[in-house]
Amino acid sequence: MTDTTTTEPTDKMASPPPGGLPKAYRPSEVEGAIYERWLAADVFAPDGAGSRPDPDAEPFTIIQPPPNITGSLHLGHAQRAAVEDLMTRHARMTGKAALFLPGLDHASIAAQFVLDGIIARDGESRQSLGRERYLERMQDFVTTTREVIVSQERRLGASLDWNRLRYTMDDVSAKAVRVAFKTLHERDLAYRTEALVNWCPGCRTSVSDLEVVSTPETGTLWSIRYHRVDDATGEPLPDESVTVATTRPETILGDTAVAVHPDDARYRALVGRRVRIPFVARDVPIIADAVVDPAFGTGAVKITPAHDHDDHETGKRHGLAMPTILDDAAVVSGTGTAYDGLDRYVARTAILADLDARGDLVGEKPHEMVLGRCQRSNDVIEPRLKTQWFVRTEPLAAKALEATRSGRTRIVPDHFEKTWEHWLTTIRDWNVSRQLWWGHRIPAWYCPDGHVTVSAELEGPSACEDCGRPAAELRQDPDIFDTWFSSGLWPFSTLGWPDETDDFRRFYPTSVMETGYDIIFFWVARMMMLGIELTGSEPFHTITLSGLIRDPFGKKMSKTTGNVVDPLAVMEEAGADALRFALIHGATSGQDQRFGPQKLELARNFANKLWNAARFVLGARPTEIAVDAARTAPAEADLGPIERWIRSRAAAATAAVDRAMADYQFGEVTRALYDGIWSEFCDWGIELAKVRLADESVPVDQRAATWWTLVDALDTYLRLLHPVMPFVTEAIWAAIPHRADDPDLLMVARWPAAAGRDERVDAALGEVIETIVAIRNARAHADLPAGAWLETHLAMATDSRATFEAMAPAIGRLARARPLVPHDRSADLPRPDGALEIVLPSGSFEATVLPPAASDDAVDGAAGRDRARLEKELEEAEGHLVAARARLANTAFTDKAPPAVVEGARTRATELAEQVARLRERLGR
RNA sequence: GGGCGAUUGGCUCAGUGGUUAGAGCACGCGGUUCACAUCCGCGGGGUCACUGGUUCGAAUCCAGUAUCGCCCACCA
Repeated sequence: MTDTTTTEPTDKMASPPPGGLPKAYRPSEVEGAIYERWLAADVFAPDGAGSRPDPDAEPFTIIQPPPNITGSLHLGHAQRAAVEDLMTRHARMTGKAALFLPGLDHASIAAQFVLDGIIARDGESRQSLGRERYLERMQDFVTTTREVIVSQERRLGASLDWNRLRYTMDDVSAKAVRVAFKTLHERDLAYRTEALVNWCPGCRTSVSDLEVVSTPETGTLWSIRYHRVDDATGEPLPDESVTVATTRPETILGDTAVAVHPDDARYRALVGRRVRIPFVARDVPIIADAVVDPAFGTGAVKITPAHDHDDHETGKRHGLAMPTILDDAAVVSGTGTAYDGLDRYVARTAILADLDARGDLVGEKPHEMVLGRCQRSNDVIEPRLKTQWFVRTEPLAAKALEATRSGRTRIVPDHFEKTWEHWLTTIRDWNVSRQLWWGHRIPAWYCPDGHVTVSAELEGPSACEDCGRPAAELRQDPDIFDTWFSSGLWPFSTLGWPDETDDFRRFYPTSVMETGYDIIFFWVARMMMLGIELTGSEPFHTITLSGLIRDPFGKKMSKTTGNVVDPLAVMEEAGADALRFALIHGATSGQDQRFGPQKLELARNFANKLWNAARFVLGARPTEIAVDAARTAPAEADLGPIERWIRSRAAAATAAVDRAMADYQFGEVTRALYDGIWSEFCDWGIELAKVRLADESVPVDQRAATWWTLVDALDTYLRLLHPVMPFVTEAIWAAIPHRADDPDLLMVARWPAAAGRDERVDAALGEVIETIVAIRNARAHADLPAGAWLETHLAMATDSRATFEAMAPAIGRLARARPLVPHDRSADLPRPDGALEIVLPSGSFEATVLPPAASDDAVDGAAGRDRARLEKELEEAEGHLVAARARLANTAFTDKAPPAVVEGARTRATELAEQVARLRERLGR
């Protein structure tokens, strides 16, 4: 579907001729070449050749949350980019040295999960390839995805400084990881110990607490009889037993005790005796521990210290043995029973059957419980005893908490501070070891004597730190770091830390961390903890958290549900500008938003509206002004109320946008611009100006002033909108006259000052607009032909006379009132039969519209309909008047409310009373 | 079990104490005015979830209730 009449080569689109824009707004053509122009002008970097930060400008830094290198971008990424780019472009235009630093995350476990799926299609697996070939395969994979991601971000218009592109697996990050870990180790904030970790049998690695998803499920609670053994003979006593309750019978094989509550009279005599664990022929003690809830199950608990968190703690308190019974794949092993080699759930079934056969399975009932599942693979997490590296979080969390409590770091919206507080105050040590291949290898070396050497050197230590054994005899830890460990260093590793680089000195601490609230713990908290500890300062002064993008039904977008939206497809259809606007417009910070075609359509229509408004302004240039005329400020004396109003409203929009930007209320930014540009500038500013521009009787200088006023306002709106819709604003801006000190590109032009606000002219024009709307309303209600020019009489207060004189042609045109006859007093208005009566609350204007010739069938009944309208208006006005008077009659109100409010209420009541009186009079009451 | 958020017109959402609660979409009526039908004009439509409280005044603040959503949580 191509329209050959309006299509022009794209190279011309990028730089349209002065005074003209292509007729049709085609986003993909407009956007096509502009990014290249920006790149060529070198304006993305704060120190780029085309950048123009103020000489003494403070830096403004946003480090991009690095997308996972596992695939293409989704709408969430587009939202990240839109919001961050909005802030960056705004900062750049306000003269700051703005750095928006791009990056990619190697996404260790997520990437392996994806790659495992890909190679599985070729019948391969991690094990079949081996570590080296697997990592080569990974390199191929990420090389492809990297290009896809970068090109998508460019398509979105993100003004990222590509020269500073970083990657969590590059050399600088690798060094930062080593140095960070060594530093933590030296400060005793990283330690290695055997502990119960969350093991995912599917991923074959441990995962952090955050990666375990609590899932409510209905399981079974089995009651199992353990037989006592005779203290003297060591033989089981067939008639004496203790019944325990468990949801995981297979862990019987790892039991090393049975626990009861110390105060439980039922079992008091048994404490200290022993029972025999079935199948493994192990006799274990009955111990007393307050952790046991006597009311749950049988009041006796089997203790499996190597496979359960509670039991592990109990085991430590009582010095119990901790036999491991499951291997990496969650297969029973090393128990010396027939169950060795069986999967945990197969073993469970077999054990239950065998217990039943022995008569020791004494009960089972359904049980509501919470299972931990792997965030990545959804496998049931198995607690296992492993020797791993941990980061001591308590001292780090204390500093992070202090930063937000003191206000040095602010969270927007602030209610997330409660979540932040809760998590950081109950945090447990962070297991950073992963038994994966794709990631940063832990820089710890072990010598045969068991010494540990942590080294920050690329080639590792030259010898064991403790005993001096040479490097050749040392063995490096095979594990890698949790992917979030390198992400946690991101705000400073990207700037060159641990080296004192120029960038680090200049841009750290960064300004704003913008990301989705779903990774506040995974990422934001860890950046804060590690950043403060390692660099001595908070990594950013503000954290802004966005909500999630959902589908039109409020469902989370996911590949399995099939409701994901491809940003590229959206941009192809509606443009990057529209996508950005829609994502920002629909959002309140921290709140999820639904995304659907309507929001996109709204945004695309808005871009189209702006495009056409610009086309009008450019085409409306008075012939007296040369096409390439330099931008001149119109003389004050040549400005009428219309021009002053246009200027004032642009200033009001600027102030509103400034306010919203300062509060990180980006949805409010787009709202102010949508209303300002569409409802004010287009609907009224341009429509009112049209009349002046087309009026040959208006002096040339004044017509020129009108046009320059439109250009000024358009210029202001383009600047204000640029951070949200960079492409279309840049394209239009290229076509309008510039000021002498303007750069070639809007992107590096200066942010407008909110100057020219005039509240008196706002009020005066407000009344004129109200009058025009009222006349239109009356005509529409009376079913008069919309296009008919009707004789209209207007009465006005004396002080409105000057405004009227200046605006009569505009009022006439917009209200289709011709001739338009002024009167001093309402009483002078002619009121023939069938005249439409216009009564306004403000009282500045009052009007009658004379009907067309009575013989016209089309207006038959118009008078009656007009009367009905007035009746309704009267009813409403009376209702308001009663309320207003009641309010004023209340002395509590007049005594306590602020004087301005009381005064406003009085004015309101007076106006209402006058309106009611006039309406009554018109209705003949 | 603890915490957080939401509840405003048919739909999606703004609006954190002050006149008459707004927008877009949808809906109804009317429009070929030379920027735009991706448009223009006019209109209908809401006791702001509920109960109580604070206040001269509450969609807005407080307490409670209900419903929905999310986060956190090692009772077998």
